[in-house]
Amino acid sequence: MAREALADLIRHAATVAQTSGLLPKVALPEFSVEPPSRPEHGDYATNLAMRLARAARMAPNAIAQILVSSMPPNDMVATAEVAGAGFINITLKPEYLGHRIASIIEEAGHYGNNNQGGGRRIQVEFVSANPTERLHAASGRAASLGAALSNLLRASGWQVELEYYVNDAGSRLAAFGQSILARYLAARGHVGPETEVPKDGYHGTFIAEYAQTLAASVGERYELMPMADAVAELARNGAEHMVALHRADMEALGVHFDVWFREQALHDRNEVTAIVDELRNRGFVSERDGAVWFSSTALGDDRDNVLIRSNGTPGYMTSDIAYHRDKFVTRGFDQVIDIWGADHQGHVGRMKASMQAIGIDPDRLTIILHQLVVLRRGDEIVKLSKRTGNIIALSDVIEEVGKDACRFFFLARSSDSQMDFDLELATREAAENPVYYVQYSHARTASIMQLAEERRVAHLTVDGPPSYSHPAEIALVRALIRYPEVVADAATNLEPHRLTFLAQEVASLLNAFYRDCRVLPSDRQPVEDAVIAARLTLVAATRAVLAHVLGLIGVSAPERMDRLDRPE
RNA sequence: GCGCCCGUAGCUCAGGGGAUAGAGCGAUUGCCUCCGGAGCAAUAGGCCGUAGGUUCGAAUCCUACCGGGCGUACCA
Repeated sequence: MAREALADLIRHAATVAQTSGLLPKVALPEFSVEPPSRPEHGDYATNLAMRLARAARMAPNAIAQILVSSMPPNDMVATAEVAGAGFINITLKPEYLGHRIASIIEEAGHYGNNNQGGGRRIQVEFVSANPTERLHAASGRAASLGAALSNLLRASGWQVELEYYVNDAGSRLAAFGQSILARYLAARGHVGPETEVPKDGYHGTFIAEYAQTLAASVGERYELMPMADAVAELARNGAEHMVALHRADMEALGVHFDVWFREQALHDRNEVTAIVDELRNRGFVSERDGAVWFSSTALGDDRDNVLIRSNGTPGYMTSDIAYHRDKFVTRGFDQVIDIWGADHQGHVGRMKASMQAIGIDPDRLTIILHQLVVLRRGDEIVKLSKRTGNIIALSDVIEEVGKDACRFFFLARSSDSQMDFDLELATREAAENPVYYVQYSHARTASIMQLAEERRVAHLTVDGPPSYSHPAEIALVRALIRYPEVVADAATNLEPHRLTFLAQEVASLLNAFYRDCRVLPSDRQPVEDAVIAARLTLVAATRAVLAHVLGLIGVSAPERMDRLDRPE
């Protein structure tokens, strides 16, 4: 990456200056090499001189001057100028830029990748909604975030597995089974209390529909069964039905999980009781009020957490600890990322404490909290009532807005920001979402290259690297060269939303270039062969970058798009 | 009360120690005989919630306060 190469050069210059006595021999501080805020300041700028000023007891400008004159000869830097309060503004050599752009095409498909991960194994677990109701719109955020993050990490040299955790055990499932049974009995013509969905049950219309079809297909089966057995079987089958729907929703969003992990599997293998024993052996278990507790306060958590309730059933956290032990110990992931909604924030400290308690470095577990999605229709807030139905289903949103716009929209904000999702605007978003702007730009590059083939100018060759001098060319070239740095930073910070902004920027620069710089000759505008070749190279490189970034986001990169005829 | 996130243009949001704070949408105005107008260019629109502090430098870090969201269960 250009940035890292420049940082090396600057460090080298500092060492040279220190050896020759121009600068005092103090330790080099951290410093930045970044695109300057204003393009006329060059390709990159560094603040090293300012950072060094205090320790060196010299004026930043003087240090900067020394660094510039100490810079070793190299193939990259055309000019390095001291500016402002002590910045060094660096402009790269045109030949270097040309070579880099040409190499993007050779690396197409993997240009933008890096090897931060070094082949280490990482698991990304996300969505993991209870199999007791349809996925609601907000799950689209976790899905888009998790899928893009996974792509980003894979592009950064990690070996990535995507996982969906299915809570198919526990007390919620019992309430689910009871809810189905009540609807089923009603569908079978019963009246009376047995047809009433329990207060903490599920009231969604899909359960009534499911029970309706069940009543027709299995007849009296569950009327004849002991109630406890009926509830258990209905819960199990209902959950499977729901998981299949979740899977279909994810597929509709283009999100594919490697593993659908069942909580029940942990119970079947006695790992849930085993984890209580392990915690007890390590001295993190106490008993009071007839229940068994995880002494997480001993590890800095704000309260203890129940492992076995006084009625003898395990608490929700118990299987979660066993589950995470399975990730690290049984399956041996180096790192694990969980993506949770902000309403689970209280669970973070507990989960980390539990890993520490069983001897797993809690830093191997990263929990990303995304803020919640506020659904609205215009000014009216659509209440997200968790267990009383009439939730906006994710499948409805995908159908209305489209998969690509959904993925892009949910990723267009930082996970730290609460997100407004206006259903009234959803259709309008479908037409005005910036995703189409980016896709259109990709289609435009494809179209230009197609036309170049037809006009037999696609393979013009010229000696030496392509040369770019027009401001619109330079701006685009810079963005493409910085692309791998954006990918690397997004991966380091686990912030895939940066990609959506980068994609829009590249698309915008391409369109400005397209307007100002003729690529192919026309009757009225001849273009020299060398310029055609250079510009086609730039178009192809842009296409490679747009295709790559859209791939990371999880949005298709179409060769062509149907023209929208705008009414006057 | 305590904990986490947020407060930046009319709206939705980027930027999270560095030079003159940005984008999309919305508003106004130009630009299609020529590579795709789902485009381009320009204009208007900001005490970066408030008040202190740290720093050569603060939208960015710290403290307090104000406002919004979410947690704070033997629910998950």
